Amino acid sequence: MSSPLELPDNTGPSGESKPADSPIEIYRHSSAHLLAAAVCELHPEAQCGIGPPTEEGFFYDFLVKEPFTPESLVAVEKRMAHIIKQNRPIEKKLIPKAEALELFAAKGQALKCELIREKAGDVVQCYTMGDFMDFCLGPHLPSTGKIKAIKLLSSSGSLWKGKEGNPAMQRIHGTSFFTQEELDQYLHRIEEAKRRDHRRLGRELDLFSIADETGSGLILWHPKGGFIRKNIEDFWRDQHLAGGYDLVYSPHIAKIDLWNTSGHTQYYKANMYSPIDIEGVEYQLKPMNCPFHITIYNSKLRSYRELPLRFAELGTVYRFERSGVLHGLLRVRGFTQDDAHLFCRLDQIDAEIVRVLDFVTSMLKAFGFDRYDVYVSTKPADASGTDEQWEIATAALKRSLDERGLKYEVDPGEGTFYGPKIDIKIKDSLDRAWQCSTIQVDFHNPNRFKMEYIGEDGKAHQPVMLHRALLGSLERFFGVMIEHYAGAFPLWLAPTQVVVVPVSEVQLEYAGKVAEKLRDAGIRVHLDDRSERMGYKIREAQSQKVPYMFVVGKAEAADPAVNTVSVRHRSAGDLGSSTGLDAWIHKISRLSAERAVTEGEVPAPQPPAKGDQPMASGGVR
RNA sequence: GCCGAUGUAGCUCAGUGGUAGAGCAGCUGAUUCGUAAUCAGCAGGUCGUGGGUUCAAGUCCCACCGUCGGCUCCA
Repeated sequence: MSSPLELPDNTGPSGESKPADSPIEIYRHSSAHLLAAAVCELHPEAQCGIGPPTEEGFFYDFLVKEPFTPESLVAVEKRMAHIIKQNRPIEKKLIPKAEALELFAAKGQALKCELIREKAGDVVQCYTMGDFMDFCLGPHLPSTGKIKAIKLLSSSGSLWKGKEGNPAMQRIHGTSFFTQEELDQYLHRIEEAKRRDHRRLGRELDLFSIADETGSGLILWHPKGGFIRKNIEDFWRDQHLAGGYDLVYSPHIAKIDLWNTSGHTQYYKANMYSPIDIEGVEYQLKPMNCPFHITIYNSKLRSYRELPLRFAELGTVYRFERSGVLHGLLRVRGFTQDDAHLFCRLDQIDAEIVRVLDFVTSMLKAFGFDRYDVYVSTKPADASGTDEQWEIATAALKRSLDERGLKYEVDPGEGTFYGPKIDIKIKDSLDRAWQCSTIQVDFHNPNRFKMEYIGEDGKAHQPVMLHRALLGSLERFFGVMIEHYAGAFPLWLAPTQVVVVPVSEVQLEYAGKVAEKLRDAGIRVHLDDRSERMGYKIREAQSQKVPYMFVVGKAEAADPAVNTVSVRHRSAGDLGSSTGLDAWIHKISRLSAERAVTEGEVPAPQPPAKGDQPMASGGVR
C-alpha cells in the first residue's frame, strides 16, 4: 500500500518523538477524527471518548443520548464525505493546559477534559479539523481530502475506558483504505467471511446445532458432523499411538478434594461450575483433564526408565463462560480437548517440547494449516510457583521455538496459573488467526500432587510436567475447519464422497451398480434415486459440498462392464462424460487414503479402460 | 455479565392494534429429463416465555430466556 503521507510529524508536545505509526494507522487515525468531526457536527451534544486505529480499521466512542441507528450512520457518512470534499486542513496545536481545559469544557467535552487531566503535561497537543478539535498525539494526514476510501461498518455499545460501572458509550466502527479498490476488497472479504460462517454452514450442511432446550454453549453433533469428528479422532489416535503416547480415559467429575489439591478451586474458580453434592460429598465437573492424568501417574511407583510418559485423552471439559462471549463452536461451555500430559525429567523437557512442536506442525498440516502466529505467554499476576521456576520454564519454551526456527511474540502475563505457555494461532484461508494449539510447562502440579519417580541413584525425584493440546478443542477446531474450507471438506473427511446421479429413471439400475462398486471399494457413496431432474440433484449435491458427482445417462448405461461414468467435481465442474469408473475409484481411494487437502485432488478425465484401450496417465497426481 | 439490536412454519423473511402469510425445505401425485432449482396438490404456527394495557395484541408496556454485534488496543 502506498501512503499519501510523506513525512508525518511524529513529535509530541514536548518535542519528543513517539513510536512511529505505520502509514495506514495514521490514515485510519485521521479517519477516526473525521468520524468524530462529523458526529459532533450532527449531534452537538455528543461527547467524544477515544478513537484509535485498529487492525482492520478504526473506531470512535461517543457519549450520546440516543444510540446510533443505521439511518443516522448513513447521515454521518454523508457528513464525512462533505468534510472530505471541503479538504479541511488537519492542524497540530500546542495549547497551555489550563487553556485547553477551558476550550474543551466550552465545547461540552467533559470526557476529553478528564483525559487531559490524566494524561497531558503542561502543554496539551491537539489536532483541529475545522471547528472540530481533539486531544491527540497524532500524527495525522495534512488534510481531510487525503482520505480517499472510507466506510462506516457498525455501531455497538462500549464502556468508557472499558470498565464496568462506567458510562455506556456508543462505538462506531469503520474502516478506510488508501484506495477504493482496497476498500472494496475488504468489504468483499467481510462478505466472504459471512458466507463461510460456521454457524450458518453448520445448519445448512446439517453438521451440528445448539438448542435452547439443552443450553447455551453446549454442542449437539449431528450425524454428518459426528462422522467428520470420528475421522479426525481416528487419525488423531493413530498419530498419538505412533508418536509414543498412551491413550487414557477419565471421568467428567471428581471429588472436590482433587481440585483443591491441584489448586483449581483457588486459581480457576471463576471458570468452574458449582460443585455437585453426592451423598454429602462434593464433586466437581472437570474444567481440565490434568489432575486425572496425574492421578494415573501416581497410581504406582514410577522409575526414570519409564520417562517420558505421555498420557493422551480426548477429554471433555466444562468451563463457565459469560453468556455474552459464547460464539458458535468457537467459544463454548463444554468442549473436548485433544489433551495430553507429558511427564519427564527436567533434562528432558527441551527435547519433549521440540517433539511436541514437530507434532503440532505436522498435525495441523494434515488438516491444511501451515501458517501460524506463535506467542509465548509469561507469568500472570495470580500465579503459583516461584519466579525462578517460571524463568526456567519460559526459557525452555523459547529455546525450543528458536531451535525450530519458529518466530514468536511474547504475551506478557497471559500464562496459566501453573506455568508459561506457547500458544499457536493458526491462520485460515481468509488470513484470520485462531487460537488452537497450546504447550504449557508445569512445575506446580508435580509439587502439589507430590509426584515422584525413582532415579538412577535410587532416590525419589520430582518429574516435570507438560500440558499440550494440538487441535485445542475438537469443537473450536471443527468450527475453524468449516470456515477454512467453507464447508467443502477434504475428500478424506467429507461425510459423503460421491453422489451417483442417474439422468433418468431408466438408468437407475446401472447407477445402483456404480454405487455398489464404489461402496465395495470403501468409498462413501450416496445414490440419489429420487424422482427429480438431474439438475436438481446436482444442485443439491453442490450445495452440500459433496466432492464428486457421478452422472450416468444413456451413454454410460450402455457399458455392460459397468465401468463408465460422467464426472463432476464440486469446484472444477464437469470433468467430461463417459470416463473410466475403475480409474476414478482408484484415484478417489488413493486421495482419500493420502488425506489430500487441496483441490489438487481434481484429476483430469480419462477414457474408460476397455481391454485394448490404453490407460491414460496424464493428470494423475 | 454490560451496551445495543433482535426473536413469526425446519430455513429465509413479510405482516405498524381488527380472521397469521410467502418462497424454499417436507409429504402425496404426475413427470423420466445430460451437469446448480419440473409441475400440481397437501400439510405445517400457543407469533421465544410469562405478566400487563385494550372491546381487541404477532403488533403497545414490563420482566425473563435465547440469538446477533460489540465491550485490551496511547491523546
